[in-house]
This record gives sequence, structure tokens and C-alpha cells, in this order.
Amino acid sequence: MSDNQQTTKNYKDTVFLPNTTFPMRGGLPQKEPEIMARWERLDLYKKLRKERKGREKFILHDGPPYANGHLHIGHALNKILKDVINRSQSMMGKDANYVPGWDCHGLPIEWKIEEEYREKGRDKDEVPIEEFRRECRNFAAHWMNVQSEEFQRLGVLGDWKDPYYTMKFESEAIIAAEIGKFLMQGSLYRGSKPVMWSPVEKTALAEAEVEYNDHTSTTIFAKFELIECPIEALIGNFIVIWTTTPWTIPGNRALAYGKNIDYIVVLIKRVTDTSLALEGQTIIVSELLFENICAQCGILEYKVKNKLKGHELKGSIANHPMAKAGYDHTVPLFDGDYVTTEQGTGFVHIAPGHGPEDYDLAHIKNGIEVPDTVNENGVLMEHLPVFSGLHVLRDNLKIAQIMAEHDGLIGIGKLTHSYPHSWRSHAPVIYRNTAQWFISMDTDGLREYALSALAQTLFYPVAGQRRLTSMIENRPDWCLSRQRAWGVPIPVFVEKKSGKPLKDQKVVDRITSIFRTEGCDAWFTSPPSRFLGENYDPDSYEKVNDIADVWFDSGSTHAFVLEQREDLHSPADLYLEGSDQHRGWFHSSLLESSGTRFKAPYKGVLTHGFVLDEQGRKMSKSLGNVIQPQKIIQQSGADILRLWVVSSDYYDDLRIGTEILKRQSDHYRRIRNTLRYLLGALDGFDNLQSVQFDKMPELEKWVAARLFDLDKTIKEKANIYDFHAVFTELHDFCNGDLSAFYFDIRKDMLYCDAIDDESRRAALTIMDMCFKSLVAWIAPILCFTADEAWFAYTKNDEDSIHLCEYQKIPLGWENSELIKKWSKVRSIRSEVTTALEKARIESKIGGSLQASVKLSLPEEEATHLSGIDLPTLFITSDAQIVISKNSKIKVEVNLAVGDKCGRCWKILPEVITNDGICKRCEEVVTAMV
RNA sequence: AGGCGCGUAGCUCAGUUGGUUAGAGCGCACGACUGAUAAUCGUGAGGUCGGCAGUUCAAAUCUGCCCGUGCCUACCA
Repeated sequence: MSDNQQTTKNYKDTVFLPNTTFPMRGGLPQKEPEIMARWERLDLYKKLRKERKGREKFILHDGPPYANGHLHIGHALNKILKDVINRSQSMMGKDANYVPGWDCHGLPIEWKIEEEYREKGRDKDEVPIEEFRRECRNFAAHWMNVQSEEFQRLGVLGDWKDPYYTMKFESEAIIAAEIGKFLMQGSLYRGSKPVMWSPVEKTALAEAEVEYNDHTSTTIFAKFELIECPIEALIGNFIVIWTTTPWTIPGNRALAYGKNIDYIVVLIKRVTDTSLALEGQTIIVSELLFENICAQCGILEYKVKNKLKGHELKGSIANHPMAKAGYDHTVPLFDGDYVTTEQGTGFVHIAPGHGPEDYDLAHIKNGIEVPDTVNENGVLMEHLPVFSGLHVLRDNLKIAQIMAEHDGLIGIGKLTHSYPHSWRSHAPVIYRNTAQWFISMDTDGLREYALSALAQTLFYPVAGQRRLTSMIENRPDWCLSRQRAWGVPIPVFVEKKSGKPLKDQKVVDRITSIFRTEGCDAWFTSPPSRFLGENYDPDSYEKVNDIADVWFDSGSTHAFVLEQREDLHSPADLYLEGSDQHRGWFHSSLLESSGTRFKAPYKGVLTHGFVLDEQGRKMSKSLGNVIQPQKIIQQSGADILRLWVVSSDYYDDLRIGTEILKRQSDHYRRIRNTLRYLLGALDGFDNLQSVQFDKMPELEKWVAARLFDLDKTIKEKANIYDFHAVFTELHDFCNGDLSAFYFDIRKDMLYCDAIDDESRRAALTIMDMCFKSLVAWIAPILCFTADEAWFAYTKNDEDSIHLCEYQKIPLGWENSELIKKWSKVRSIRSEVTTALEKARIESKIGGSLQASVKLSLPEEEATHLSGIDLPTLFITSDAQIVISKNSKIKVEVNLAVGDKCGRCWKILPEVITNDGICKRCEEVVTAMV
């Protein structure tokens, strides 16, 4: 026994074991920054540009993230996916130039600055606009830098030294010029629209600046006398509405009914002493709500005269409740599909200036003019009869009483309900009709252009096309203006006399060129005469002080990035963002480009889902399930995060959590160890001669055929951005084909055959190709690890795998017959391993080399094994075949006969008479001395 | 509430035009090896394919309803 051990030890030095500097464990959190530093030193991005110069370009245009905070996991997903795509396109030989960008203007940054002011006790309105804008600019610049670092730490390769951003002077100039195009072609127009308005701050508010608190409103039941109706008997009866905002009555221009709602026509017979309802009058209200109305309006006795469905009122016209007091316009009735019978009367009064739905139904759908009734202080305007000077928040009871005096009501009440308030002052807000600038969807055919552009765009996944299309089909005109400070101004002058915007390309050009050198601050700091030039009198023109919707900024990136940079082109090959951007960037970019260039700025659109936690819940601070990418990078490394991206179905929502990340680390180790084994085996291969393909053993040819197929599949999948499939293929190849099969079988040959034996060299030749192929295939995904492995292989500090392309696999390696054959071989092999396991459980054998197998199998199965060395295939010491008539394969396992070779550990009869070593090993060892 | 999606083993995913006992990898359990060793190899156990109903000789796959969930709108007189 001790003899044997000593012998074994002696032979160990004669075995060619794998040897490599590439460690088993990645230590990614430490290693990755080192690799980044090398990329930096090599100037990898520039070097790659030089390397790919003149090649076909692939342009994935970066959707700009908003520069106001650290990255979250969604950013990481987005940028990693972009990087994987860019790197894979580069590996396929294209010049995939990636220019990252940032969105800098807009409300959230304004808020932050305002917040800082509040902390210092300063009033925003007293700060000069240029100072305020300067602080916004500094804020955005700060976060751009932070995010840039964080993105680069993810391994994202791009032009980080010269990115684009919307607040760059040149960008601002071109954004203004783009607005100028809409102005010149006539689709930019001034209209009006109800927006959230705070009478206290005298300013428009964004949706996010509004909070909902309880508020007690005076409610009224107002009556509208029918003067025209398809059911003639109803003329002279009263439609009753209920509202919580009596101040909107002067702005009433229509009524809405629900076409399927059941209404009743009721004669009022007796009422309470205090009731405002009049005995003998006939009202029309919802049948369902009538009881409630009686209670609130003091109706004691009544008679139902008739019943009808809402649609029977189609085409009716009523008088305003204050018709006799000067409100003598007619009030048409429309079908409002949003009318419900949850509360009120089943009729809704429509004031197009004071609610989005009202605006939509009356103005958009039915062309009713929107009246101006409320000024910026929340006071009803001078031109209004009776109500002029009353305040919309304070005087509602007074308004109700006046209406009651004019016999316009049947009841007054009170209601406490959730109501929007200003985030800043906590005062109630109202919807107020405000002048706004719009881009028309239809006057210049914008909708048509956009829709036909969409039809020609490739979507990944295809569902995105329908989603965007239906949005474009249904959307109203683009409201371009914001009553804000931090953004690109709408660079328009309005002629005071005519109220029309000034359309002069020379003025637009002047504005653009000033913005280009000074930024668009100039709009706010320079006298109008500078822009107007000599042909226009500044006193006759009003300068528009609104800024543009920031979606217009980012929607114009194709104009100031893709078209401007020599190293890019438009349209981009791909836009890639989260699925929320159907409403956002995909949408605004499409409209901007369709309006000015009559085509989409992209050939393809890829959307990914949102990142959820391990249970599929959305991440939120309150749930405490937010996972920060920085933390994952610290603990596991960016390559693990990158692996997570490609092992998920990113078209759908993705989940992340501890178990999921643990699985990624498992997958990572498997791929890393495969590379490590290849590197170890290839140690010293550069001193050996490689072997011609046709001289290789069949098993090596099979590996070659697998490489060929894999190469084809990976390129196909990469071209349709299906990296989940790429990853699966790669993992299965490393796992199933190499580690569990090919490597396992070839260990004996690699370790024990003569170092320069032809078969051994053939194996190494193919393993060399495996390594070079694999490392390139994984490079777009595991960008750090691939480069680390590449360095361990080349020992060249000046090189990077990211400068390479995918290995060219010789056409002659394709062999589908061989693939088919070896799939059969492997299923027979699996029968053997199962039988070996059974013998192991019975303690017949331990390692498979202790076994000798005899398999009986039908002739046609046996033919698959012809020419294959069976003990090698099964990793046993002996194996024989017996042809049987039974269609089932039978495997008999016995102990191999002979002694164990001290070097190769096979059990062979020859070892007994050969001094503890087999003949092959003896020859090899002898030759070594 | 509406529009667009999603729901297959503990986890990540395959499942072509409906067609045998629903697949893979990981994890897990058990075992082997100790010459890929904080590795490697083998074997095995895991699923009423979200639920219910229907169409059909046959449904994870088609239809309807419901439940859960995500994105985008709308949350109102």
C-alpha cells in the first residue's frame, strides 16, 4: 500500500496537469476597477473606433437619463443591455459607436433648487432668472458626472469624454431651431387648455406638484331648461346637474348625459318650506339617483311622468340657468361616456375651460369655443355679468345664493371630498384655461407621417408597434409650452395687433445663432430687439416666455446628436428604453422627427420591462425592497449584474433578489471555470504544432461542428438582440458539451499521452479554438472577465478582447451528420453512466475507471459506436459490445481486470507484468527522461 | 376604471401551425473522485402549465370569465 502511494506520487510529476495564472475565483469587486483602469490607459473606446474605421456603422442612440440622482437598478438594466448590444455588434465587425447622453432641463431639477432656496429662506420669485437657471445648470452638471462614473463602473463602453446633453449650448440652439421649423410650417399654434392652476402662487402646476387633501365645497343642483329636444314633450322641462364647483357655472357651455343611463321625467308636487325647488316644475334626472336628490333638495311629493334612456336626448339644447341675467348662449347636450350614476344627478355640466374632460368633450370633440372666465388670481373676470369680481375658492356660497335668487337652482349643499391642493402652499387649486402653444397633429399631416413611419419600424418585441400606434392615433395635439424657468424657451414673438406668431426664418436663424454661442439664457437676458432685428419694432411684439416641454428636448436628440456628429448617423439603427417610453422618448422623438423630416429617427425600437423584486412586486422605499446596483457591484461585481440582464427575459418585467443573484454567481463560476480549464490545458501549447483539421479525431471534429453551429446561432440571436438565447447556448455549451463531456473524456489524453502526441495536439488545437471563440462570445456579456481571460491567454497588456471580432469558424467545420451521430452516441453513453451509478450504489465500484462495461445493443445502435474508442468514451478501463436482438440497450458492469496503472489510473492486465505502469505511460515516461 | 402586457418545477427560462408519459440549466438530495479541488463527474426527487368554464377525438397552446401582477392613461361633475 505505502509502496503504491509512493509510486503514485512519483508519477504525478510526469502528468501534464492544467496550469494557469487565471484564478478560479474572480474577485470581481476588486478586479473590475483594475481592468477599467487598463481600458482607460489603452483608451479602449478611441482605439476601437480606429480599429473599426470604415466599417459599417451600428448606431444605438442613447436615450438620455435625467441628471438628478444616483443610478437605480432600472438604469443599470438599460445601460447594460445597450452595452451588450453595442459590444456584440462590434464583435460582428461593425463600427458600433455609442455616445451616451443626458437630459438636463425640467421640473424636478427646478424643484431641487427651489428646495435649496426654501432651506435658506429665500423666495424663488425674487431670484433673477439667470441666476436660478445657472444653479439648475450646475446641479445637472454635478449629477451628470456622478452618473457617468456609475455607468462606466457597469462596464459600459462609450464616448464618456464627449457625451451629448440637452443643456449644451449647441443642443439648446438646435432645439430652438427645431421649434422654429414647426413655427415656419404653421403647425405651431397658440391655443388654450385647462391646466392645474394655483391662484395663490399665480402659476400653473404640474401633476406631480399637486397633492390631494380633504376640502369642503359648496354644492349646487342647477337646472337647465330644455329648449330643443327630439322628444317634444320635454321642451320646457329642466335638466338638473350637480356640481361641487359653482364658480364654473359662468363658464358652462354644455351638458353631458350617459347614453345608457336611465332617466326619469318628474313633476314636482310638494316641497319643504326651505326648498329651492318649485312645485309644478318638471325635472329630468337619473332614476337611480332621484331618491337622494329629493332628500337633498327637499322634494316631498312628485309624480314620475316618463322614463327615457340618455341617448334619446341626443341633439337637445338647453338654456343656461342664468340665461335671463346675460348668460344667453345656448347649452347643447352631448353624450359623455364618463358620466356615471355614482353621485349627482346623472347629468354633468361642462365648462370647457375648467376640466380636461370638459375640454375634451366640448372643445376637442364638439368644437365649442373655450371662454376665459377666471383670471390668474382666481377671480371671475370683469366681462362676466352678475358674478364679476367673485373669487373661485372663497365665494362659492355667494355664487350659489345669487343663482338661487335668479331661480337657477333646486338645491344647495355641502360636500367634503378629496380635492387637489398645491404642494407648496397647500391651498386648493383649480383647473383654469390658459394660453398654451401646441403642435398640431393634423394641420400639417403630422399624425399621418408618424403612423406611416411606425409601420416601417422594427419593434422588439413586436407588441410595441401596436402600443405606440394606438397612442399616436388617439393623442391630442402636443402641448409644447410650460410656464417654467429651466428649459429651452419657445423662441417665438407674437404680434400684439394680430395675436399671430411672427414667422420669419431670419429671426429664427438669429435666435439660433445667439443660442449657439451664449446658450438660451440669452432669451431671458437680451433685449428682444437683438432677436427681432431691424425690420420689426420690439414694441409691437410680445416675447413668449414659456419654455418647451422637456420631451421636446429629448425628442430632438436625433437632430442635435445623430445628425450633427460626424461619427453618427440618422436614423439610428436602434432606440432602446423601458416600456414606459412608449409614452415618452419613443413617442416624442417620433413626433419631432416626423414633423420635421417626415420619418422616424430610428429603424428599430427595443423595449425592456421593469425591474421587480424577487416576489414580483415593484420596488418602493416603503416596501423596503429596493435593490441598488452599487451594492451588487460591491458585493459580487458588475459582471454578475450583466449576467443577470442576459439571463432574464428583458422584454417582460424582470425580477431580482438574493436567490436570483446567487444563481447568476453559479452560472458565472461555471463559465469562468470552463475558461480556466481551457487556459490551464493550453499552457505550453504555443510550443507545440497544431494539427490540420482533417487529421483530427472524430471527437475533435464534433467539437468543431458544435463551434460552427454555435457561432451561427449566436450571431443570429445577437442580431435580433436575443441575448437570453445567446447566454443559454453558451452556458449549455460550457456545461454540457465541454465540461461534462469533452473535457471529461479528453482528460486522460491531455494528462497522460505524450506531450506532442498528434491526438493530444489535435485536442489542444481544438481547445485553443474553443477558448478563442468562447472568450469572444462572452465578451459582450462578461466584459471584464473576458478581458481578464484574454490577458491570461495573450499575456499582452496592450491588447483587449474588445478590439477583436468573433472568431472566424472555417466553413468546413460544419457537419450536421456528425452532430446527429454524436447525439446518439451520447444517449448511449448516458445509459452507461446510469448503469455505472447503479453499480456504485451497490458498492461494486467507486470511480468509473474501476469498471469494465459490456453493453448489448441492437445492430443499428452499435453502428453509431463504430470507430469510437469505447473505454475512452465511457471513461472506464475496459468496454465491449455485444450485438443483441433486444431493442433495449443493456449494460453490464464488472470490475476491470488487472492492476491500476500508477500514472493514468486505468486498470489493465498489462500493468501486472509491467511494474505498476501501463505500456502507454511507460513509453511516455521513458521518453521524458 | 380604461389601453397594452405578463402568469410553465425553489430560481431563470424553452415549449414551432393544439397531437404520445410537459423540457433545459441552476439549486436541492444522494453518491463518486481527490490530477479543473472553496473545483470536477454521476444519479435522483421536484410541475392539477394562475383559477374556472367552454370549443375539440385531443388544450400549457384556441375562446370566454375570474384572480394576481407590471407599464401607461384616467381617478372626475
